[in-house]
Amino acid sequence: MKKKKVTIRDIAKELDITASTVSRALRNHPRISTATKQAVWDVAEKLNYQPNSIAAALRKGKSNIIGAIVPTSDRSFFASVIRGIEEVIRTEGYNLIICQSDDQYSKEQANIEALLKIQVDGIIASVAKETIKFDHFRKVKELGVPLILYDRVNESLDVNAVVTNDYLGSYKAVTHLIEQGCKRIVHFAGKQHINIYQDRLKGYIDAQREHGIPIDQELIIEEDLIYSMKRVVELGRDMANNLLQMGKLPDAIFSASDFAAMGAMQVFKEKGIKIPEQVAFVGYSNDVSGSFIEPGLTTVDQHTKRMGNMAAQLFLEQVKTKTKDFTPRKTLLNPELIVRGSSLKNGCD
Amino acid sequence: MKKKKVTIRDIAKELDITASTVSRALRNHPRISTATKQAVWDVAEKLNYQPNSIAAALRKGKSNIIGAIVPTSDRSFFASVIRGIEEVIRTEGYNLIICQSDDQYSKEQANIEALLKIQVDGIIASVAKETIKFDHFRKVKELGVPLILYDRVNESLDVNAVVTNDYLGSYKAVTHLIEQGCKRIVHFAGKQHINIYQDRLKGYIDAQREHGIPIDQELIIEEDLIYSMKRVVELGRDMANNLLQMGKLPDAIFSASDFAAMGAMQVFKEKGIKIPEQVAFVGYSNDVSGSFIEPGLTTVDQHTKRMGNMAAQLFLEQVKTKTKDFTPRKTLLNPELIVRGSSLKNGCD
DNA sequence: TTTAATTGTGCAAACGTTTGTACATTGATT
DNA sequence: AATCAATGTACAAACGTTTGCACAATTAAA
Repeated sequence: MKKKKVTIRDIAKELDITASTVSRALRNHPRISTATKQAVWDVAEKLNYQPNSIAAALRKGKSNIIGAIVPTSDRSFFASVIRGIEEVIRTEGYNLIICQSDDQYSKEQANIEALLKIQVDGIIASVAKETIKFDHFRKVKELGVPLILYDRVNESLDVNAVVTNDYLGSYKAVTHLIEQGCKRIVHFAGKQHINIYQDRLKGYIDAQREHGIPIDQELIIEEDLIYSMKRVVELGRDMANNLLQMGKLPDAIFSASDFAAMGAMQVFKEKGIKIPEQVAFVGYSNDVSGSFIEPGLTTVDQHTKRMGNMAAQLFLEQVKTKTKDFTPRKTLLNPELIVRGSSLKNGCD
Repeated sequence: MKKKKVTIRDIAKELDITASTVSRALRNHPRISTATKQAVWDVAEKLNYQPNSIAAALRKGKSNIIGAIVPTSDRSFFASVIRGIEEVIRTEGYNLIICQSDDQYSKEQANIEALLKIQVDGIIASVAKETIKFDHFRKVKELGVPLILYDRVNESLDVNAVVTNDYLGSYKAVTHLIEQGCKRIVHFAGKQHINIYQDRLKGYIDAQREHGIPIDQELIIEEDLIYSMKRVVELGRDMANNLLQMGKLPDAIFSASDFAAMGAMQVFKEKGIKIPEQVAFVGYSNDVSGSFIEPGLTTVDQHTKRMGNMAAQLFLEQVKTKTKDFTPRKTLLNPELIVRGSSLKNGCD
């Protein structure tokens, strides 16, 4: 049952030529006559030849595999990025290995080790929330393995990166709330050592400044928003309960996480607080769940698939330009505000 | 910047021994003296030696990579299975390549080709909805590459498989509805050429039979439930609207898909129909979204992560027993009914 | 003390490609 | 007719491991 593998040599033997000629013929080398090429192709077909990419990888020193590191694969955000990456690299003959860091520094390190060990041709990663040291990433760079960061990046690493313009997304979201007449907007902020949450906070602040709304530090609630869905929903509930305790309700909540927003909405609804009439909501990330709840959650879409596309593109570019005059750049994707019921104070539309 | 790779030979040179000894020392071969081993390990450490797994793969004829095919990665179901697979194979030094078939026959074929080309040591797959020919899977078997199927399987292929007992899940769900006093239960069924939907239908029928409820073919609505979330939600809405048109409302809906259930719920809620009082709902798959809506969607959890675990385990077993006396088996996982508000007619609890 | 088993290493051939260099043939240019 | 470029192919050395076999040195058994 186990068939003997047919190699390039078998083809050579059949045609009474050398393996090298066969190799070149298969790869369409210009110095091989078309006659020979045709013959080789025919025999290859006949024998059902399958090139051994491992051998090729060994010889060429490249594996045609690229590694992707996601903090967690069960968020639609990352699933979508992955899909975007695959879309473009497959067309170039690359394969993708996906690793999850579970947002842990140690696993992230381990992932990188594993990927380097199997000689990936590049690594596309989003950094784990725990990570504050970046030596493992630097090692990748030093080994000459292309490294592309997406979404959660670190500026000190001088590498290609693609992120969404979270400042703008946040700015749009808050401006929208202001336009709906909100004046007391609470912000569920994420931990500020992570770039995206910093930017979201900045956008929140600037949007209000520009509309003459003074910033009240009391309204900014910083929490670790990176946990399992369930836990972040819980967190949202807790924050909502705290707000209720404090008495003075805000007229809007802009959450840096969809799940925290949904948790808070649950609590408010249970207490009979009208959404959006009394409190309007905007989340962040456009997780699908937001479209199922009632009212639908207004949120910021980050064009995640395109993000994956771009990351892959950056990788391909980097590979092509070799180490030559390659200078890292950061691609900024503009996010889009998705308006649903949760923020429409002025009636529908 | 680009450091020269340090090989087994460099270590050998340093210690004035041969590469073969180093190789054996590294792999802890019994015939190598502990002194030598220690020395080799030290030097390896010192030189920061990274084994070249490609070379090893070439020599040994195995890549330590296993391929997983999922119909689509952006369903929490599959994300979770993948996670389960990884959990176990990583500990054995394997890496995972994930491919998406997008539920298309042609892509599934292409995925398999790609995986075979890079010489994966095994393939773990769930078959695409389009697939009705299985030659590509047979080819895998014939090449001696271990093949494990999960969830969506095909009986004619004689391979290791792990599925959930969909019959039981469905049976539990419908029994639960009957216990809640439902007598006219509509079933949103999936296409019957797919094993899981067949089983769910059978469970639906048997549960009622055993409780003396006659089966009304009118209540069984067969639809293709495998599409993007959005589209299936739409489908659910359509089916709900049709039910409304027909006049006579059922007192429960058991949907083979969470999303279809949620779509239908939306419509009913919009029409002011009380859930679960007038119509109770049970979905299938325990997609996270179901916990966010109101009332929460009662559903069937399939222990997806464990499913991944099992699939991986089957793979490992199969590799170990070699082609010897290995005889394929099917593992059946018992699903669990998750009761939420959408089905509790008898008040809470 | 001879013989046999055990222990520790070395040799060299794989694994299946790719690729630099060399060689022969052909056709074109002087 | 001599020179040169272009064309088509072969040779052989990589790539970094692993592994069967051989062989020496040591230890145990007789």
